[in-house]
Amino acid sequence: MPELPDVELYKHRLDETALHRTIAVVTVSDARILRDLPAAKFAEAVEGRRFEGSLRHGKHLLAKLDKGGWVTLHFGMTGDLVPCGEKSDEPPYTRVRFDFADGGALAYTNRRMLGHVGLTDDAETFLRGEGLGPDALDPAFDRAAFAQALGSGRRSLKSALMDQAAMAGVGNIFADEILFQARLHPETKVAQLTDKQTETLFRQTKAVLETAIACGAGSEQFQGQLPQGFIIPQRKKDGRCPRCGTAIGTLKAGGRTAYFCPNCQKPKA
DNA sequence: TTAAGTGTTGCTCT
DNA sequence: AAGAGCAACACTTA
Repeated sequence: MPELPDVELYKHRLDETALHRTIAVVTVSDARILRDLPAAKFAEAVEGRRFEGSLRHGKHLLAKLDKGGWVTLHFGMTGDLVPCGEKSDEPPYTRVRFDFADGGALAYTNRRMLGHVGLTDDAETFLRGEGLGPDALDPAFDRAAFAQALGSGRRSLKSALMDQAAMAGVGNIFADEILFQARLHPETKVAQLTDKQTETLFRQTKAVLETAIACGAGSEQFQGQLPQGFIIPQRKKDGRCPRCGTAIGTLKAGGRTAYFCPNCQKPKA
């Protein structure tokens, strides 16, 4: 699930269920998710500590430890963060579990293991090291910054939106939605945009991400909560454009499938 | 049985 | 040199 709106929901879960509670036990049930960090070292750094704050940047979530340092969470394609009770109701594919001294736990799950849990001393340094551009929902990421992030190049809008070094947070699904709402073909080149289209793309980038958060992205019922007129529920075989009823088209870009309406999102002139 | 998939990296080719 | 294409990672589902 996790693109920016999904990770924002995970942040809310962490804030509501885990903040300021002493972490008694850390269980790493699959150490591959820690990469080179020994599980014992990770547990030692976190056990006895509390999370005293959290920060989301793009698709990354960082939880601040009370005695300094941060736990870093990245979710890949199949990661999730789930509050749970005792071990009996631990969700499948739990890779790391934080058990609180006063009961209950927070589970980091990841079916495909595409993701990472780690430690860092400094959030800024970590994010810089990941090579991330500005968070797409940062208020400071304004129209001018957006235009700058897109660059002037010959690259397609879809790849520009998904480039985490340009702007952090947009992935394959929400890139499709943003382009649909802006009525732009995914293979349109950045250099082809008029000023007005750049403005529209900027506004839709913010609006789509904010709407997705408001609709509970990352939750089970998410698609059902979306307003009429979103293409996301139609990203499937036999999907229909919610605006004109045309059969949804697909194309491959960068090894990912783009879903779009061939009628509403005509290729450039 | 084969293929595709919400992410990222690293390598190759142009 | 920027950008596209592709395989790899691990695992499930259509």
